[in-house]
Amino acid sequence: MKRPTIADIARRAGVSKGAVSYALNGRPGVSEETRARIRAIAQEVGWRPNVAARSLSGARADAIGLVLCRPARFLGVEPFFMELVSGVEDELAASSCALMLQVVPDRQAEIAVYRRWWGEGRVDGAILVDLCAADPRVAEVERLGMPAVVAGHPSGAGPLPAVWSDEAAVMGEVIEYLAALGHRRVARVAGLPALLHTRIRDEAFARGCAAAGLDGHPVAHTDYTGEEGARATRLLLSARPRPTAIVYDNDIMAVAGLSVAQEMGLAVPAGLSIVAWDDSPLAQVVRPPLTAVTRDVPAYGAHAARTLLRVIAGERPDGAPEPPARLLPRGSTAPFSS
Amino acid sequence: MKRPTIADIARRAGVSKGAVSYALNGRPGVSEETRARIRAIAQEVGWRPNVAARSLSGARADAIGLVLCRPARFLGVEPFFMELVSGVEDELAASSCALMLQVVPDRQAEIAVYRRWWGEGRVDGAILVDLCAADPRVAEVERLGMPAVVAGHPSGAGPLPAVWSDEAAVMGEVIEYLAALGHRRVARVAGLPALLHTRIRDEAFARGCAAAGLDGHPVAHTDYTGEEGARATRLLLSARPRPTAIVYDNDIMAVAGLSVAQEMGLAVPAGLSIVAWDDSPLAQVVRPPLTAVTRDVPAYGAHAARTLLRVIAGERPDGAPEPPARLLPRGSTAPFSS
DNA sequence: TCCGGTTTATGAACCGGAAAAGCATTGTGC
DNA sequence: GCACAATGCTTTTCCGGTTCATAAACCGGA
Repeated sequence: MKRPTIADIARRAGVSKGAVSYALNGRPGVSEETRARIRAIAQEVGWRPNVAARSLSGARADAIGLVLCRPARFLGVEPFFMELVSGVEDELAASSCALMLQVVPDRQAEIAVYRRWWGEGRVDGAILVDLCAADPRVAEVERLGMPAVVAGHPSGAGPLPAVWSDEAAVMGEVIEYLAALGHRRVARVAGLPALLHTRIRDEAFARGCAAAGLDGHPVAHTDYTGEEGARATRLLLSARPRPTAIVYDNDIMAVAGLSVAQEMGLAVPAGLSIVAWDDSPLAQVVRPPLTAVTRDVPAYGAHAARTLLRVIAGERPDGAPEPPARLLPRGSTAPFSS
Repeated sequence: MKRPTIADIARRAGVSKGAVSYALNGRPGVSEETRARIRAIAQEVGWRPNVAARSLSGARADAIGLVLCRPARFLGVEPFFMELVSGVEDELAASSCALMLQVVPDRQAEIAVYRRWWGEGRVDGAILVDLCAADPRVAEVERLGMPAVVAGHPSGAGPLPAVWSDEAAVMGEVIEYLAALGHRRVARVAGLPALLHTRIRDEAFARGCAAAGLDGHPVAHTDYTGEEGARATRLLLSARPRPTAIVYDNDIMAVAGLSVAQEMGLAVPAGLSIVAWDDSPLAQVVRPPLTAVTRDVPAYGAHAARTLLRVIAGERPDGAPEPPARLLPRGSTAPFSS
């Protein structure tokens, strides 16, 4: 069962290959009559343009790349990436552009993937996630000349367009909320310190605490796993005076922290308030349901994809901020009375 | 910065395009001397074969496809898919074969993706997941002549090779374990009833309960979300006599069930035992940590990918079962004394 | 020196589609 | 009635590899 080609269609229609190409691409050069006839035949035989042939002449691969650089066991627990991917694809589907996904263990391997993809002409561009300070990937995609957008704060994106949401503002909102509830000692269990967005949240956290005149604001950095979240929580809650509220950088750590608190005899939210960053179904099924910072991750992915498609098309889109994340109070936060 | 081609290399080496092709592909037709010289030049200019050109003559796309057919909001919570994907890629990396990923809302869209991918020559084959009874996808890939393997039980795979793990056996093990702990009324919160593996687990569950001589064994079907898991649990625990143990089809529902039980004043495991199917970090961070059925999902994905590569290479591999999943007792199961 | 066989290299065709250039045929303006 | 343009289609070339047919160079043996 061979796949039909434009030559087959040309033969059946009694015209030349060129005419078929014009007809099927909606370009001038054939009469509407002929075009319709050719279209009908193409439809009938189930013709699809061969991407290899098309990209060989057109130089477009009709695919974009996304490399996730975290160990598999961390990836699985983060709904974030799957939601991001599904948003990206919603956007790509319209242009019948495909998504190449690759999971790599480290940054070096990620760069190697870009080199390979670009060298092989497999992708037209890429979305960069999880930027860290002075990220070598930005320089590398620039060197390659590969179109790319950063899904993250523009401060690390260099010349690349960025789509991001203003996390600093939301962090301020979270702290003001906790302060308004009467909390004086707020702690934070953060993610990987190398990641730029961790730093941005760190800074915003420090600034927010200072602005609200809070007493202490210890920050513990982790690798996003539940174990480290639990360990960090244990440490924070063992200190004296101990914090009365903790902000977690992801949901799994927040759940782990919730368990640790209950284990240590601290009721949530009566004795400890908990805020999770990035909402997920998980945050809603535990008791109490977790107050969370929520944002539309698929929309974020779609926005990044849209921007990348424009870069590939030769435009120079400005990066644009996403609608900001919102604080969604649930049952894990409550007023604190000493 | 144009990408170098074999013509560039040929010019620099003072040989023909053909010679370069032979040299770089390790095929006879050039002397070892010339081969080394050509290789050195290719290395120097950073040459990579253009996949489009290569697949245009070779007819291999050097990519395989994976379509996930669940709404995005369900996908995010299931670590399973991310782990599967990372396993698939481990295997593909060795053959420098790429993975095309697509998330679609329904089965019809999924079939359309296969048609498009195959018609466009984008992929050499696909891995099918989440089979249901009389799955139309099997017939469709057969019709297309597209190589494919099923990640799931062979009973639905028709002529396609399948890789699967024997879930029935583990289900038996789970029930025996609960029966040995003294449980007489075991319930089950299952996933989507249309999925073949849900049916297989349903049957194995019924058979196991009968074999162990258990009293009642109600099964509630859900859509895998925490909400439905919670609702099903509430219903099951409201019945009289109520079950003393519940087996959940995924971790998020198990966690939701745990919360519901505690909410209803039932201590876990003292008043209710809980078993989660498919282990994840999540199962370990809640209190008590959940007894779970665990399996090596990345290895499963790698196995499926390996099998698909062999099908693409023209072999007719038999499907082969995975090492079986194992029951991992943790804190959510305990003896029941009436 | 000639001959069959191997090694090494060349040139050209080919994959499937895009696009530029070429070429009749018809229509338009003056 | 003629120059000129638009239309509708064909021919040709190109993209970057692979591969086949061919041939030159070389080899040992007769």
